[in-house]
Amino acid sequence: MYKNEWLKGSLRTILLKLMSERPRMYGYEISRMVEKRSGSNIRITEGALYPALHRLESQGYLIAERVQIGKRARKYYSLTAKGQTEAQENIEQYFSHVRTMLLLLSDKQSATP
Amino acid sequence: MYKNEWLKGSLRTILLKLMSERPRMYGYEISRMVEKRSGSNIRITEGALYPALHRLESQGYLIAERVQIGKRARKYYSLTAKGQTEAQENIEQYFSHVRTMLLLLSDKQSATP
DNA sequence: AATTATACATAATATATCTATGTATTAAAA
DNA sequence: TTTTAATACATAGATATATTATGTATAATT
Repeated sequence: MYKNEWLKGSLRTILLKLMSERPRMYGYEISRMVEKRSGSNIRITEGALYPALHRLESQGYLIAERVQIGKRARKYYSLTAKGQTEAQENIEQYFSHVRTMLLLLSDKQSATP
Repeated sequence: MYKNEWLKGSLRTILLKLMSERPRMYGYEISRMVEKRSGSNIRITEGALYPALHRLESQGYLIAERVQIGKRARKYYSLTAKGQTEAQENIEQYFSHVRTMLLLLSDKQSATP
């Protein structure tokens, strides 16, 4: 069982959201940001983060830019236009899904006339 | 890409919730119920539903009872005591996760002093 | 008579996570 | 000053859970 069984699917949404807020971010920065802003409730493992970024890049939602910081390599990502559209849509759809889930999980008992 | 990329992990929560509301339910009934109560926004495929029920049963959260309806077999499930505890906890944790997600997805910009 | 709904089940496939491991530089602590 | 922690990327292998497709069968509706 996963520690966070609901992260699956949500990670992509989180990434799209963060990237839509800032012009450029690199992987490690994103992982710090998610941990901070989630109150340490969500921790993205590297084995999930980097493949996810690569996927988004290969699908044309992100573009990457390698930057050399001293002797260390950093990879900055930015949303493409396609990525911006996808971010908006995906976040909206996530909200919609959550509304549906809350409907299901809040319903004490469905009307049985 | 899955049609509903956020269902993964949530199906278990949905099942635990429905089963905690009613004393006995069978698979097909559950799938109808979810479709109805979600406004057709969530459709559980049979390939996901039955294995999920079998998992919950094998893990001791559900007990099954075969019932013959005329010539047709029906399999009623009920929550065990362990399942009731798990349902409560799991639903609570799901809410907690959603709160965290909304925090992340609503934040316009984290405070940068 | 043919189609749809009910009712279960599983195999093959897809894919997104996790854990573990690897490489390497830089900063902080012991 | 040696060791540890933090920064920064990446990937292989294991695991979990969903999808699609297929199968069997009865009952109800068109």
